[in-house]
Amino acid sequence: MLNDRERIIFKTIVDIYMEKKEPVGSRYVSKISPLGLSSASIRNIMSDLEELGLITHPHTSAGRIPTDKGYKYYIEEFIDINTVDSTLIEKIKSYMNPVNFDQFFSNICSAISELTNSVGFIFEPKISLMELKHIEFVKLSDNRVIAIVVTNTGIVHNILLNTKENIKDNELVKVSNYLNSHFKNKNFYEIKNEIENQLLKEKEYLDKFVDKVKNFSDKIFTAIDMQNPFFISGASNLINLNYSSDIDNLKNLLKSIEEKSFIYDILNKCLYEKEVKIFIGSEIGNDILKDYSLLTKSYNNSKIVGYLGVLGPKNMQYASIIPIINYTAELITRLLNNYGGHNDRQ
Amino acid sequence: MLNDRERIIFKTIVDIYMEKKEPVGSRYVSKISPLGLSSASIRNIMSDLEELGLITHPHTSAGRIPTDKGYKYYIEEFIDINTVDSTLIEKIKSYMNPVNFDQFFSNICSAISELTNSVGFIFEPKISLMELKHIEFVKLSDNRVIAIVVTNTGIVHNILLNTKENIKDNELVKVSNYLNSHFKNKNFYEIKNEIENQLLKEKEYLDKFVDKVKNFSDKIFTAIDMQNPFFISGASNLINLNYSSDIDNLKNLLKSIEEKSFIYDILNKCLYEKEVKIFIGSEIGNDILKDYSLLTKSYNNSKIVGYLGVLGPKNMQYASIIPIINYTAELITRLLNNYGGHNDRQ
DNA sequence: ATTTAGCACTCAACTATAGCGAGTGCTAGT
DNA sequence: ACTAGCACTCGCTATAGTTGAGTGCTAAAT
Repeated sequence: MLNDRERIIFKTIVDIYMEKKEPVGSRYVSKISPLGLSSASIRNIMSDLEELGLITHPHTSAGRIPTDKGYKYYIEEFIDINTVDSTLIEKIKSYMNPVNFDQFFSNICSAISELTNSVGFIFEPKISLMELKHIEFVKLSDNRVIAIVVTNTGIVHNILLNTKENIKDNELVKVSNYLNSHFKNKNFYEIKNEIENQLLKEKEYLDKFVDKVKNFSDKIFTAIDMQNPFFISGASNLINLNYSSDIDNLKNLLKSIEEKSFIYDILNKCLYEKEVKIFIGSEIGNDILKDYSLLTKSYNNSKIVGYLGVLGPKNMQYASIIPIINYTAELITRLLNNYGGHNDRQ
Repeated sequence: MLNDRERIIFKTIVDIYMEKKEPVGSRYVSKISPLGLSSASIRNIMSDLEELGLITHPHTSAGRIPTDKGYKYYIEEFIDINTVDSTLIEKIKSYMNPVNFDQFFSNICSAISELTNSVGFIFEPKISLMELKHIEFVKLSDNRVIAIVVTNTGIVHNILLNTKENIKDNELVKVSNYLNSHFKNKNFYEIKNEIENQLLKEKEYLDKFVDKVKNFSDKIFTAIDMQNPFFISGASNLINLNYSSDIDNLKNLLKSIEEKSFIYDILNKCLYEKEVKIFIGSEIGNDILKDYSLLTKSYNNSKIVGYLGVLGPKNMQYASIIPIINYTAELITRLLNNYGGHNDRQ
């Protein structure tokens, strides 16, 4: 697509732009480039690159900036996804001190937002694929019971159940015994199906509790399916941009981030993707975010469990940020597998 | 302190300023006030109010705005804390649909931020005062155990424990039985003390597990004590201000809110306060927040459990916001007491 | 003794204009 | 094929002038 000289000039332009966040002029490229070409020659090459759609002008008398297509090309050609700075590895690991899983996730979220100077996010959308490890009921008062559900990844969910009648302790024990013995190590999707279809056959064992079990289970697994532990942090990093510093835009941006809906849209687009997926500018599909890029990767390799990623300015330092996302997701995958009990390797 | 006429003019100025968010001029007050005074007379009264430190000038040719002292006086004199709009009551209640306690809190947080157009926050700092309702262990793998702790308010905590040796299932049952039977309905502070002092006397019953119980319990209750479920929402509301719309300030503001530390400082100042506490401008003690007010109130009446509140522009509509905070906190108090099992009234 | 009309004065905010400078595109010459 | 040179573009900044909302003070009216 490009000859050697064009490749070098293109990379120089994008690198300078990502560093200085200002349109790059031909004279500056000429000075800084080892090729020793005059600014006029650089201008000719720039003109060619512009014709190819890789760079553009904000206005007639401004320098060049990469287009969305340009960023994509740059990432494909020049980024090595596996090169993570060793000091960064230490930093990432230092955030992963899992005492409690909620904190674990929120720590990782802070980590990626701080290390990348962007908005970090992390969550687990496909909870139905998780497996039941243990279920337990705790009676709070005569008609309030908390169901506590532990999954194979060590995440604990709790659901408050309101019951019409007073349920006795031994009834609760019976129900939890049934659920634990029949559904341990099955995923939520299977469990919901089996409760729907198989429960009636168990009438002898459960006698008059069939309805109760069904009712309870429905509530519990539906509630858990809707609980998407989701963290987001570092929104203030978005203000660092010198362009689009108009206040109304910013407000919409923050609102979008608070509402999180744009991320759900995106993640539906990259369900089951294994690699870092990159959405640049308009690809995010949200006009407010047209000057931003979104990078995301799934964690947990055997079954997809969740996603993490960053949202940052389109001219972010992809060379360092992409490897960070990649590495962090892989690290979480390893850790989660360990907690699940199927120890593979350290 | 003020005569009738001064009181009326003062209230008019503050009301107009809070509505229009712009300095209030004498001519406008003269037109709108039922007193039928000329702008010149209003100017004389304004001058007196300024001497008293209740209002001030941003610059020579600008209208008047309330000082921090002025806001305080206005709130003391003119706000009725118990008047909550009945449609608001319905709205607040509609957010309180407790299925899971994490969602419960985050819902309330969204509620107060949306209804007040400010930043809402809610959290429970003094978890040591909560009582143990139930404790349970779930073994994830040979050397990983999750401890699940339920408190009297229905909040569920989970702590991941790493053990050196493989602990058997029946040992875990024994430990949880011991903790449940001895410490049920005691608060965490008492429990920690008793574990420290009394455990050795129980040697016969627990035989060689004394150390294990102590070790486990220490980890669990320390970890829970450090877990402060904390929610914050509505940060984008802060951009609505027309003053201080400079971008650098805004960034610091968002960063402060993300870091949350300013709230910890404030809450230490109003520990054990029963009423709505109000910090105006400089009283917050943070230069970045000098144009904001922070309102907070504790919820749960028998023992202080947590705080909620809002952070918003100094010229917020106190007349509606203060009652909202007050009412919401009281509602949570009632709900929490119900969940705890000591049903008082609906 | 208040209240009001009137006037000079202040100052932020807006508008218009000119000049600067970084950058381009084109052309002619090397 | 490359470069020097030049006309041109256009965003940015600084300056100056204008406007208008508002004050403070004083002298006259109630």
